[in-house]
Amino acid sequence: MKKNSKEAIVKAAILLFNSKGYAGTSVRDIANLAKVNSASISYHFENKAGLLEHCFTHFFEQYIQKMENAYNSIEKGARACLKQVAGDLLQFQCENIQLASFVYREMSVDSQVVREILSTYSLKEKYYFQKIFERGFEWNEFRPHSIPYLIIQLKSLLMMPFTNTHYMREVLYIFPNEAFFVQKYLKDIYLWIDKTLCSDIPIRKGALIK
Amino acid sequence: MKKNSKEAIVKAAILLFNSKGYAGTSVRDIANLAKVNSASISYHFENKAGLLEHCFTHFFEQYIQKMENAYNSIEKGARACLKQVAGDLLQFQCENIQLASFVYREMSVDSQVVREILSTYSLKEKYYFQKIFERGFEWNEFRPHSIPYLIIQLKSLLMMPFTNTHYMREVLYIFPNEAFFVQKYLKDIYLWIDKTLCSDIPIRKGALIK
Amino acid sequence: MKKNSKEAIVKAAILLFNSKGYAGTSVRDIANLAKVNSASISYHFENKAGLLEHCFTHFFEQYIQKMENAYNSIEKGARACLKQVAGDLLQFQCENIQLASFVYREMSVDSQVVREILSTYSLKEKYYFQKIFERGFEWNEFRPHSIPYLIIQLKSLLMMPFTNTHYMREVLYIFPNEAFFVQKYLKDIYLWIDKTLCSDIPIRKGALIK
Amino acid sequence: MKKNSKEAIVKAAILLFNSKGYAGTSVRDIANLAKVNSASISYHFENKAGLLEHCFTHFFEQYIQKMENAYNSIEKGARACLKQVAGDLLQFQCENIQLASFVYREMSVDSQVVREILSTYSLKEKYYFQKIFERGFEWNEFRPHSIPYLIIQLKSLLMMPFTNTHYMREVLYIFPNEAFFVQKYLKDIYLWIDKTLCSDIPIRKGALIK
DNA sequence: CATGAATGAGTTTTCATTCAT
DNA sequence: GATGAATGAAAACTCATTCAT
Repeated sequence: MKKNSKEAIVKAAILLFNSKGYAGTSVRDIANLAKVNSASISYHFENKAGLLEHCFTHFFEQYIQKMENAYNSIEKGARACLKQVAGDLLQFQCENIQLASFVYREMSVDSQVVREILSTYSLKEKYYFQKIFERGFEWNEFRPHSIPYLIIQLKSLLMMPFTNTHYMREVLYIFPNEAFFVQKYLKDIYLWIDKTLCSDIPIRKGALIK
Repeated sequence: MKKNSKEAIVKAAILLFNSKGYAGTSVRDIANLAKVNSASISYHFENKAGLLEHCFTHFFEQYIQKMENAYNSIEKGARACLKQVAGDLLQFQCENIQLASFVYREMSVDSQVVREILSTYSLKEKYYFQKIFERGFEWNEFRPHSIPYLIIQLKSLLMMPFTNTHYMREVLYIFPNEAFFVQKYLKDIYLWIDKTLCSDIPIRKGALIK
Repeated sequence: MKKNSKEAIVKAAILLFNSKGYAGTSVRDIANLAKVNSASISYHFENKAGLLEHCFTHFFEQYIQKMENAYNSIEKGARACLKQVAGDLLQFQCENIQLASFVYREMSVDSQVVREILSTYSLKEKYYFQKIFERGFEWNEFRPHSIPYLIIQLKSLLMMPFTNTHYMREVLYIFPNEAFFVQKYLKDIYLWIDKTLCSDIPIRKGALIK
Repeated sequence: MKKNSKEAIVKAAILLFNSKGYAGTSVRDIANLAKVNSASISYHFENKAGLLEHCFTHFFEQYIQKMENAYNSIEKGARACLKQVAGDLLQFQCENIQLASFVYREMSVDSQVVREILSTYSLKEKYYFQKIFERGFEWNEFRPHSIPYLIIQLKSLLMMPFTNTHYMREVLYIFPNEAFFVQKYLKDIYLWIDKTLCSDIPIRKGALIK
């Protein structure tokens, strides 16, 4: 009778989890919005936690894919590759604002699922960032610096518009869903890469010989 | 029998709100942890929402105070003042990691309280940042740039360690509660100020005369 | 694909009804164990209650059959006949431990089905016992006694190993499914018949003449 | 406001668990009958299983107490003591027909609680029976016999009226709650003790000397 | 101030059953 | 015959709050 009730559930869940939080959203709310019976949620996702996990993996599976694809341009140089990564991830998040927003929020609560996500996807992501930074140091593109601290900064810039959507909209009047947001914000991230990450490269011995 | 049951409640609430989220924490959980009767919470804070609001205002009242104090050093120059602001806020957040962490998370859900906070404290904060940036442009200390976009970047750097505590600890092995974290991370923020915000200042007429 | 799904359902039902009780077993549990679709149960037995009724009648139909057959040896004397009955019923229950066990348990809850079973099979069974006891009194084989009270005692001995399986196994270490259980336990029942039912027969007038 | 809601819950639970079975009884049913809010059940007994456990221990605690007390008359001889035990337990069960009835039924389902009860109370009970039988053999009061098999028989006689209440009432027209039931049924149990357990004592050497 | 009991509304989950395929 | 999806009803349980003590 109903065609894609599973899809409808996920869509409704993302919307509600985003606006009211996972714990603040009831299974009934989701079912009502999705116009399905609330038992369908248990049927398709086992339980509420299963629905959350589905959202998580749905998000991070794509996220890591984008990362991997962008990483493949490493041969064009670390700086170019990092810019590619930043652009692609920003774009991806913008295309899934609500999902990104609520996933990042729920990743900050203590739970088994979160730990699992961290130990799979976040570690993979870290691995790629590490590779790029190491290449950048090696090829003298980036100023030497602690990799974890660089990751914090880059990730902070990439995530901010999605972890603070209300602040963005109601205080700064910046709307990440608008047409040119990615373009404009990406310029600032490039600036951080060019100015903070790449400037004042110390001249290395090897570099001179080369 | 119990001396400061109110204090104990707040302490327990911050801990639990942080690890399980506001909606995911029950009044009984808090009462148990604080070793008080759950009716006490209604007594002291009217209801659960009142306890949340108390945490919010308790946090932002101090936050804005720090901001104001640091802003008073504006006469030493915009760059120095901004560094002062960044340092003080970072320090303050580090001294209240759990509180900061959970407040920032709950600020991203839709609610009346959140809107009120945004329209009072966040606007005030924005006002100060704006003043500093305008001074920086005027005195030719900062490269001209969209103020909202600068605020995003600066705030993203300042908030990241507290919006992603699990990621920080379990993936990057950076612990914001450790001794030298503020010192080390502040250097990177200074770098952003110096390199991204201040470098390549275009020569202005007025500047030359001066 | 599946050959005798009906049989598989009954087998699974008996197992689960026995270990978890009728009300404690879900249709899905049965379907999963039987490796059939849960809709099949409705198909074959109308509904869950129908499956229960099937189990009941399946059990009692055979039970009464055994009783009837054994009763036919009444001409050999009441004592011999009673021993035959006891032996055959004990044997039958042992061959269907799980079924007997759960049927006896469910017979103690209030329900329409139970009342129907009582008013058909139990009454029939009582009729045969009555006949045997009456013959025993008449032929001076049994000490005169209240028939209902004799039925209680005999039935209690016959049912005990199946109404208290856990106790039998885990406390007394007697396993009714083991090879010589019937043989050993039957001896005790014979003893009750010989010692308690038959001993100290008072000399009746009629008996003397005979 | 409400006086003894806890007591009311237990009373209602025993009645309903007895007539509909534990799994067949809903918490709401109990709450309605007890005229309390259904949340009270969770409040007083944690959850439905906790209420069951309370009934179990409430029953067996008293049961074992009766057993212990009766066992203290062992000096009067094993036979007299056993009769005392049988009488007291029968009396106790008759005073708590519904409780005894449902407890015995639920003891036959597989669960953690049941295993715990078996391994505490049933083992204790077995211990006392064992002591009495051993004394009986030693003092030449009882015909030597396998103790577990004797326990089955005695317990079967003691439990029957409570494991098959419907059968008793609707088929045999024996009502265990009626005035003289204990008296009448106890006679039959004494008969079993005297005739089956004690008769035909083989003459032992020691006995002769004595 | 503090507490234990109680409650009504709301939560998630389970269940037996139905139905189109 | 058999199945996967779907559903309404009811289940157990949780929760914030109230109130007499």
